[in-house]
Amino acid sequence: MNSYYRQYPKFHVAVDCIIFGFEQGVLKVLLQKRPFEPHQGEWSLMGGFVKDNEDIDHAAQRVLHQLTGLNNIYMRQVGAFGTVSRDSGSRVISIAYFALLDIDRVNKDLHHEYSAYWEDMNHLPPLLFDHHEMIQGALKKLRGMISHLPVGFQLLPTYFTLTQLQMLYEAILGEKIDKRNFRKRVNEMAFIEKTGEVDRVCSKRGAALYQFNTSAYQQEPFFKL
Amino acid sequence: MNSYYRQYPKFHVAVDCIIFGFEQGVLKVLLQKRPFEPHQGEWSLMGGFVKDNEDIDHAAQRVLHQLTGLNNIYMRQVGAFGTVSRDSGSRVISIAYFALLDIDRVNKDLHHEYSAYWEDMNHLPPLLFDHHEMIQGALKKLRGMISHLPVGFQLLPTYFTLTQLQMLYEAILGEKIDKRNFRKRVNEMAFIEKTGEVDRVCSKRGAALYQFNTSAYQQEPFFKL
DNA sequence: TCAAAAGTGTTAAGTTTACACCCATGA
DNA sequence: TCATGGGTGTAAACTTAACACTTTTGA
Repeated sequence: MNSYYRQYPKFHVAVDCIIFGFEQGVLKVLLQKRPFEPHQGEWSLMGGFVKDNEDIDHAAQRVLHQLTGLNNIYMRQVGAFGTVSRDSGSRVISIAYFALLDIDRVNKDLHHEYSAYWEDMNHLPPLLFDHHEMIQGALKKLRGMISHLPVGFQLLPTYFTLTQLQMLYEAILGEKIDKRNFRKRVNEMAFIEKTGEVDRVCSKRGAALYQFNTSAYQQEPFFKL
Repeated sequence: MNSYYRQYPKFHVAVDCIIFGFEQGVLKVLLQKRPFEPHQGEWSLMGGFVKDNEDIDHAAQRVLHQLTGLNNIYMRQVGAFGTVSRDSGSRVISIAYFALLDIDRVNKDLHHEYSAYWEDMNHLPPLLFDHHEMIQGALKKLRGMISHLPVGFQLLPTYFTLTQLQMLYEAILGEKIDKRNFRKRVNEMAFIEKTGEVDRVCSKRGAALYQFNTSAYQQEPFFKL
């Protein structure tokens, strides 16, 4: 190591993951009962310490993989949380990441191993340390993105109905959207394709299934919802 | 320290400051010639290591204070940069912050001590490590904020003309704004007050001086430029 | 037959954009 | 007197918001 650096202190650095899912019209977060002391058994985000020779982004992907078995999940950094006493166990600087994934892709057994449960964003239990603040930061960032970038699709299955898509936007933005205006705007987006398939699970009449077309999105990489 | 934590590695954690200023219609960043090895003499952001018993936000304020002598400056976190080899001296995880300040408040001697110079954002020299990426991240965040939050005022003196304000917005957003439309919108903002004073330095005719009214802003805490 | 969700257009209101000339002053 | 930057209003284009009924089908 460079000698100038040596005089300075070192810190534990962790990542904490805000894992968003969407189910039955409700935005959810995967929380766990903390498996070690201090505060064992309290609700917390899934986290882990950064390793030597590991990029911090990779650490976040690793923690997410451990819990869900999934790779290549859409994750973005929320920011670093580093007040002195945020973690009562020791000084830990933690970098929060949020992940968006299709809740149905998560193996239920895997996350039961970790005592992890999907909790409704609108009814969160009290959380460890500054984890609530991390979740609010993640939600704020997600809200800022959702109307301009096609990130919502990460939370839905490959095929989805327009009603599902609208409920997702409503859940994230926390406000009702006019159905006709919403569909009008979605119709103008070339990267949302009607598939010809029909879903009869959620509705008697049957709803057209759509999919997100990544390559069509490359053509017009921004939109306004 | 908690025993569970002990098994995990620790890291140097630094803060790097993107210090924005505004002068002669141009957005500038305060850069320094790095004063220690490795890469001594290369252009870099002003940074420093986080100390024990110091919040990371405080570390950023401290570094800024060292360089400028100023306290209570508007700073926001850009994010954590933590690839393994980002710093060739050692593994360092760095948290970037941007600061907005009135360039005229900076004591020229203080920052000459640190070989620090205001550089035009549009003509940046090659920079150390990932510092260019940090600056782009800061600019992106600033652009996202400027049209909804009154942060621009941080970059101007207490009294400013509408032409100055417009040039500031143009410099940050990187696009021309129509003068009449701009003034129309500014006029609708109750928290930008005409002072009655006139500036005769920049124009022969004299331009009305305005000021930002913090308490009027509390009434309507968002706007659309 | 009825409850539940899907699907579909138009109009009014509001917002945004484009645009050109006169004014006051110091050099 | 002229060059420089300060200051001002309107109309057209566009975007957004509000709004209600018909369709299909499984229970």
